[in-house]
Amino acid sequence: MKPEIQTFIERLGLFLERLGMSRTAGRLLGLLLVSEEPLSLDDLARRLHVSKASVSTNARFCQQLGLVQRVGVPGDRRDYYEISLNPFEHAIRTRTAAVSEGIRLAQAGVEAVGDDRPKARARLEEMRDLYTYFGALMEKGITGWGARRGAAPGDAERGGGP
Amino acid sequence: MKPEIQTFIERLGLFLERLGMSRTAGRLLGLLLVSEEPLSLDDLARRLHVSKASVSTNARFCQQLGLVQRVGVPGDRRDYYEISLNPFEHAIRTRTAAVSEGIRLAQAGVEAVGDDRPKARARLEEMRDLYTYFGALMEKGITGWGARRGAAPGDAERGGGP
DNA sequence: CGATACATTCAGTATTGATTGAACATACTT
DNA sequence: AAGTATGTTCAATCAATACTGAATGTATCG
Repeated sequence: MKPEIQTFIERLGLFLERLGMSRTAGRLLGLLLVSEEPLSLDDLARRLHVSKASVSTNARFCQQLGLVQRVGVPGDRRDYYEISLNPFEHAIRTRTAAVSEGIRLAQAGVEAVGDDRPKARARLEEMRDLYTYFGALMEKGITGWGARRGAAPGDAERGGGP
Repeated sequence: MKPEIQTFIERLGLFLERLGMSRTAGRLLGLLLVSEEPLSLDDLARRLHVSKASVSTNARFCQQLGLVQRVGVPGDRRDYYEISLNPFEHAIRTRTAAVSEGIRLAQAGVEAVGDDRPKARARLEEMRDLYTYFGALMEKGITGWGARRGAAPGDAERGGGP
């Protein structure tokens, strides 16, 4: 395997580790990202130099996040994994969920401080409003991107939809 | 201290922990967020039930992120900390930096796979383009928010969305 | 039905990261 | 200048998390 690709996989591992995944999950996504074909658990374990148990756990984790999907191969009993069609939209949606939590949290803060702490209250209201603003912005952004994708099917839209 | 506020601080600690800070740093920010006055390192240590060493480390960390600032109190030698004016814009700018890293990473991936893996290449190009798109969107969002703030200074601007 | 090929779960281990108390450094006060 | 108050750094400890090999399920094949 080309060293540039190895490096890419490692970098993605580090990158996603900082975003809260395990490094192995990040590497797994990287490997699937650069693979032309789906890979079995054993393939993944071998090429990632990691136990099959770990791959199993991490692959299922990625699947629950919608980043990866299992596919069948005719005449083969094994599970194969491939990157799902729009993993990055999924990733951003996950972020958006965090934004919602931020809004609720800020609102709880506003209610907790009540009326007798004007500075704190103003800060928390700003936190709430900024999160709300950005949540809406990202929502619109995802929608817009989806439309763009649909409108220019040749450029990124490969294979069949769901 | 009101239990609702305790709860808020703990929730913020968890929330920011998932975003890559230490939980103590998150609690520290929460405490400063709901405080009307700046707090000294000893105040923070006492109210967070944490060693002064840990507070020192975490406070300086938050300061370097621009989330917190030191202020002086006349006639007092101690350092006091307060939340900085626009910590959330800062937080979002930090996210934006992560987006830039995502763009560079995706581009490195595109170059690594070259021309002979069309599916992988298309995915990585989409990753790059989506990150680029969102980076620009967030940049515009921050600018817009700042303008809005400047237009209504002193007002926390609750209520209306964009 | 027994054997085989998988995938998953689990207890134990290793690794990482945060926290602590103590030592150190620095700047005031008298 | 000595003593005191304060902030920082550092080795050791502690807690959380991920990884592993072995055991356990579950379905397919002969």
